[in-house]
Amino acid sequence: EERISIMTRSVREDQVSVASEEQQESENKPKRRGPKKKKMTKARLQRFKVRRMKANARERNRMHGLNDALESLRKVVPCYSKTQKLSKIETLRLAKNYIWALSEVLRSGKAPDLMSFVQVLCKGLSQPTTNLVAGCLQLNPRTFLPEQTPDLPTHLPPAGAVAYPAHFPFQSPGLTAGLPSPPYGTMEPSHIFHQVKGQSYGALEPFFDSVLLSDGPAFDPPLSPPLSINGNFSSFKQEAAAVADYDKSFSFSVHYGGGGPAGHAALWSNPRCGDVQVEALMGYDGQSHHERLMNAQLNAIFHDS
DNA sequence: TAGGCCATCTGGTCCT
DNA sequence: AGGACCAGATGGCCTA
Repeated sequence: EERISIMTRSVREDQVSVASEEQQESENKPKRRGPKKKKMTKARLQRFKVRRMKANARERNRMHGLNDALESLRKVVPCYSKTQKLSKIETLRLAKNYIWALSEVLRSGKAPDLMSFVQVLCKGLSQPTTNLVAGCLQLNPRTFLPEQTPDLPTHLPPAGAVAYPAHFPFQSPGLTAGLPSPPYGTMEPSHIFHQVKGQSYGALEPFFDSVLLSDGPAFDPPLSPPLSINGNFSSFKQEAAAVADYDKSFSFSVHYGGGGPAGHAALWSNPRCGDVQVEALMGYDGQSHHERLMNAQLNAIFHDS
């Protein structure tokens, strides 16, 4: 009903605008270029209104489809809450970071430490979203946010510079306030790492303990975990391992704003994991079709478009 | 009250 | 001609 009223109102406004246009035409003004506008007869006006209403309906449907797609994206990024929805822009940013982070896990073949992972996830996100992600992980943002510096670039740093997870383009005293109030969203542990039965998480154990065993704030139950423990991520990892076996020098190109072969970025910089270098390899011959395809896809992601 | 986010309308452009 | 897509404008709602 609300939509219909909006539509009727807009049509009424249409009539007003058309009427004023006719008025304009009747006045002595410099001749307009382009095709001469036909006079709005009653029939033409009616057709115009119908066409406009149909176009509006199509546009509404189109936007609803877009929103539906965004909603399904919300459900597969790490932090999903029915009660505290991520905004559109934050959803896209988080999704981009998440893809980046998972790609990096695939590439390095080892689990990053939690802090680095969360830092990558939160890069470029607003403070409330960062808090939400922290809430999902039951972390205090203070514990993983590096020292804030204003006016940092929002794009990736140039070749040779340390990239993720060094920069957060916002600064807020609110970070010192700790977590937002419940309800938080959910972070499936399987969103982050492939769990092998009986495997020790090492340094990550406290994280899994806190997520899996906590009786802290009430979380929304997970809806549809995108990466089940034995699911997609597992097969991705196996595939990556197979490719790595095929050629130990396998890697993908990462270009930070014109970075050449010398360009690289230190990732997962952590004493426990050591630094993983992302090498920028140009024109690598001997790649299989699969590898070239994968490189292309990864490059598309890392170009930070 | 300002600012962020959102839905909707609208006209322009491109494509079929 | 009509549909898809896009970006600008506008107004409503919510929160700090």
